[in-house]
Amino acid sequence: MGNTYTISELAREFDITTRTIRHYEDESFLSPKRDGQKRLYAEKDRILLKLILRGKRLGFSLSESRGILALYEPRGSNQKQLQSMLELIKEKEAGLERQLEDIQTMQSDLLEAEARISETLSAARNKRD
Amino acid sequence: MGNTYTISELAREFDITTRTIRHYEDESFLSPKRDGQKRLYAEKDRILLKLILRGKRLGFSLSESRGILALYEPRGSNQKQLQSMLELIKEKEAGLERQLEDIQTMQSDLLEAEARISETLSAARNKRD
DNA sequence: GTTTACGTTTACGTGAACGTAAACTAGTCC
DNA sequence: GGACTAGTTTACGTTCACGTAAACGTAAAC
Repeated sequence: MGNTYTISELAREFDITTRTIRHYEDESFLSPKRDGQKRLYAEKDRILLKLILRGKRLGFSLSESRGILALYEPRGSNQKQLQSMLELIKEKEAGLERQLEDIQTMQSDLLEAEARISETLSAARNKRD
Repeated sequence: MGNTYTISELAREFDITTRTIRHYEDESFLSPKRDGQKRLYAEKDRILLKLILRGKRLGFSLSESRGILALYEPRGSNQKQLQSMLELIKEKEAGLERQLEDIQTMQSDLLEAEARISETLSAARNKRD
């Protein structure tokens, strides 16, 4: 299970460029081992990448994702830090709830639009016949 | 119901800057009437603004939102255009489905994180006592 | 033995979405 | 009538998230 990946393997898997992956390393999201001078990514790098891209799909900036990722490791933080982590979680949860609502309304909007367009199309067909 | 709004009223309502609203006009999302040289926004401008901001919260770029907004008006398009609108709708629906999944996994991730942190906190409290 | 494939570093460039400053106008309050 | 307050245009600046080009290293393939 000590899977490793080259940079282009990951790029292919997630449909991104190698530049993007290196950029995430510049931003210190990833820290791959090296084989000579070539980067060697471990499974945990792959998972991190996945999480970053999931954040991207939800419209999160890299620094937002950084904040969220920090929540996933129970760092030897003190009381105050832990408390503010909990608050951050609350905020993020609220944001996600809002996104859920946004998505639902947009979904029904799209269904409406679909109906109207389909109608216009079939009306045009009837006219043609 | 011929409600009108000044630029700063809208800015306040949606918690954005007037610059942002003017930017959307530059990008021809909005086209407010004028009272002298002052912009006067109608209800439809307000709704458009709302839709743009909803798109933003979901991580859509302005040009993506432009494409979606185009679907809301059954423009006197021809067969081909209507067909490609339907395809675009399918794409967007698929994207939203994916976002839904992303949100759900992230929500449960956050719940896990919350649990771990809370545990760490109460462990610290027990130690203190 | 050189071409091809894949990798590297360094560094300037770019598009999107506004921020920000300057210089101005027009009505309102006291 | 001077000072606010809210609005305007013009235009350069900024941040983010990479794109892109140059110049080079390494190993397999032909």
